[in-house]
Formats: sequence, C-alpha cells, structure tokens
Amino acid sequence: MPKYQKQFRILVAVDCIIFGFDGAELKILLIKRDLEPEKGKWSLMGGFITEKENFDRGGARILKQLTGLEGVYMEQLHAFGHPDRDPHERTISVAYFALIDINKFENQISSDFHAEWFPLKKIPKLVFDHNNMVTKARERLRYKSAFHPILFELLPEKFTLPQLQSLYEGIFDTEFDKRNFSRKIQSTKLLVKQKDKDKESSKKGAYYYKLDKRRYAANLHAFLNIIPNPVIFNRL
Amino acid sequence: MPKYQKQFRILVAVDCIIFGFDGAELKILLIKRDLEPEKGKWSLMGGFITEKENFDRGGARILKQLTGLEGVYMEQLHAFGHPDRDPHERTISVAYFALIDINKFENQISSDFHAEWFPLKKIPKLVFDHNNMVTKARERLRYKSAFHPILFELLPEKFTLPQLQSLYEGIFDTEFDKRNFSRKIQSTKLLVKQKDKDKESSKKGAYYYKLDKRRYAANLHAFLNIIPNPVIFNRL
DNA sequence: TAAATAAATGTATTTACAACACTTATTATA
DNA sequence: TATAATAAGTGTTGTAAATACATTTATTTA
Repeated sequence: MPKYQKQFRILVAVDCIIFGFDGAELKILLIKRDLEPEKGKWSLMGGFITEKENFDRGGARILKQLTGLEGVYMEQLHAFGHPDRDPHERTISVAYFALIDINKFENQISSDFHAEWFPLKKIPKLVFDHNNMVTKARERLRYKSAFHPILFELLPEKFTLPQLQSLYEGIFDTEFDKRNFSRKIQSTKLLVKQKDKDKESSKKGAYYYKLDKRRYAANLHAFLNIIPNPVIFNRL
Repeated sequence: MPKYQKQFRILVAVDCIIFGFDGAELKILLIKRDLEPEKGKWSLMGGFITEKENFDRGGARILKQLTGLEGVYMEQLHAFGHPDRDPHERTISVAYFALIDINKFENQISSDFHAEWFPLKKIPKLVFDHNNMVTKARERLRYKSAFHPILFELLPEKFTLPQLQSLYEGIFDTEFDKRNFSRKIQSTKLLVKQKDKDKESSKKGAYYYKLDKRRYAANLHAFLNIIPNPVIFNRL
C-alpha cells in the first residue's frame, strides 16, 4: 500500500469550551495545568487525539474526563491551525463546545484537574490560542441560540421562565420584555408547565417547566426567533 | 524546550469544495487524480498542509493552484477526522468551501488537474469521504445563504435579478414569487441598478445590477430573510 | 394588616410577509 | 406592418407576527 512519504505529520489535539449556567451567570470550565509545558496557567480542557478515535469521540472523551458527563450537547466549533499556536511543537486543535447542566457536573472528578468555573466576563489569560477559542465559542453560542432552541441544555430538568429569560439576557447582554419573551417561548410548544413552583428566588414563586422531550428531539433544528431585532451578530 | 514525546502525529490535509454558478445550475469543481493512491478517481482538490502555513492560507493556496483565483470568498467548513477516512494512512482534513465567479476561472491552469465542473445533482462517487464533505458544504451553503448575502460571490460583476433569483431557486430547489423576491433583495440596498440590460436571455432584456461594494463589505454579516417560510433546514 | 417583591397575564398598534395579475418592451412571424 | 410570443417589471391588499405597554396576583415579612 502506498504511503505519503514526503509529507510531515502534526500533533492533533481536541479542546473543549464547556459552558455552564449557575442560574445567574454563564460560565466556562477551565483547568489549571499542573504539568509542563505552561504549568500553572489556565487552559481549556483538551488532549491529543488517539489512534483509533475521531474528533467527536475525542471531544466526548475529554469532556467525560473532566466532568464525568456523557451524552451532552456538543458540537464542533472550528479547527485552529496557526503554525505557532503551540510554541513547543506544531499542534493543530479541533475545538468543540459543550453545553452542560452545571448541577450534574462532578466536582470530585474535576478536582484532579484543578478545574474552576469562570464567568465569561472574567476569563483569565489562557495558554496558547485558547482565548481565541473562547471568543469564537461565545459568538457561535450567541448566533446559534438566537435561532435554535439549544439553551435548554444548560438548565436543569425543571426550570422557570424567569430563569430561562435571565439566561438569554445574559448571553445577549440585554433585557427582554417578559410578556413577549414568555409568549415566544410558549409558542414553540417545547415546554410543559409543571404544577409546582420554585419558591427560592421569589415570594410568589415561579412555575417550573420541563422540556417536552419528544417535541424537543424533533425540533432541535427548528428555527425560532427569540431575540427581538436581531441586529446583533458579528459573525457566523 | 519540552516536547510531547509519546503522542503520535498525523497527516493534515485541506480540501476545498469549490462552488460555481453557470447561470443555470450550481456546480462544484472536481479533479481527476492522476497519481496514486486512488488514481483516476474523482476527488475534491486538496493537499497537505505545509510547515509554515495555517489552514486559511493552505485553503487559499489550494484554491489558487486549481483555479488561478485569489481573494475569493472562502470559509472553513468542518474538520473531518475519522480514523479510516484515508485507508492508506491516517489523515485528517480541514474542509473549506469557496464561492467563485465561474467566468474568472482559468481553464488552462485547471487542465493540469483534469478538473471538471459537475452539477450538484450529478456528483460522482468521490475518493475517501469527499462525498460527505460535499453534502455538508451544500447544507452549509443553504443555511448560510438563506440569511446572509453571500450568493453574490457566485455571480459576475454585472448580473440581473432573474439570474440571482434562479440561483436562489436552484440552491433551495423551489420557486419564489419574483415580485416578493425583488422586493426583498432591493430592501437590502446592496444592489445598484445599471442603465444597460442583458438582452441574451430574453427579448425585453433585464436590467443589470452591480453590488454596492461599500455597503456589501459592511453588511457581510447582515441578517436577511430571503427564503419564504424557512422550514427547510436540517443542520447548521 | 400593610408593605414589599417578583410572577403572571392581555390588548392595541405597528410592521413584515405572502399571495396575487396586469402592463411593458422587444423580437419574430404571419 | 400588425400580431403573437416571451420574459421583465411593477403595486396592492389581507394576514400573521412582533412590539410596546400596565395592572393584578400570590406570598412573605415587618
């Protein structure tokens, strides 16, 4: 069998931008590298691709290592390949972003990696080009969530409309009219109102909702229009 | 300086899905490989990444090799990394799609590669996973062109509204009302009506339009809504 | 029992979209 | 030279969606 003799071969990594929402702020999960190179610096969770796995599986493996989670929403973001992005040796990285329910995240696993959640507004200087990756992931999340119902992935099984709205408001850094927001969300028919209320964040309490999972699965690529006057976007 | 000793390194390629529009049909440019492996089979134009270039530059280089064109619309599509996608040796590929004005395309250059334009409905069996790449590129083009003014990139400097409409209709495999289409396109204010007409495709003749390049550059990421009832999309 | 807090809800207006048909310019032909 | 054929160009009206906006309700605490 012929081989590609003269070409040079490159290290291939996968890095994950992991989003979580704590009820107030959108955050991403970072680790503190405790090995050289770049020991002690904050970084995205990542790793080299192994001989038998594709990118999707590599991303899932890395996510699981850090969070203990499987089967969560994950999507290829972009391949980063600047020749000097890793000064030690040329490495390309295929970045993925994941949306997880922050409550399911297993702290004991992540402590091996010294992981910490950082609010998007307080991301520290990261190794290599990881800050670029985070920026691109934010843009993609904004873009996509404006038209597709993916932000539910960040919420627990039961959540309230005010919670959902504050998530949207955080991502788009603006405020919506709650009457119009509620109407738009309800019009998707993706939510099922529960009988119990969340009493923690207000006196009156807000009704819980759950995803209608059948409908949700069928409508993952449905096209919504949740953001008023979507004149917001810089890039795809 | 520390190195990543134990990891294995992989061949990294860039492949290009090159779209062109001949006035009637949307086509892509394929080459006939005249070297082993897979000699004689149809393939996307591609090549290995070189030591000093990033993906964008690699994609641009490959596009230029085949078409002689520079500075055209080009966008990273997806990184393909299935372990067996190239049976000869593990190779990952970062796919790009390009939109070119088919008239500018230089035939003499491409003859070195035995290139041919294929209508999207008649794509032959391609090497490796190139058919997957083409499918994904079509989906992306559909999705993106439904909301962003990028299809102008496929047309010559001067074009008519009927030409533009038939391009949209081809991509979305449907027909639009020409009055509504015209109104939507005009509302973008991206087009400048010329004084001369194209007399080739009708007796009455259709006015030429040109892009307002200033506005176009400023509105590349503008959000339109050209397709009626956009219930069309399978994926991002 | 009064005050404070946040949730829930309805309506009127404006805007955007979709559906629809006739007139015009030109060329070819009877 | 009048007529038919062809495709381009244009306007209006009804309907649905989006927006703007204020009051009532449930509950807790003082």
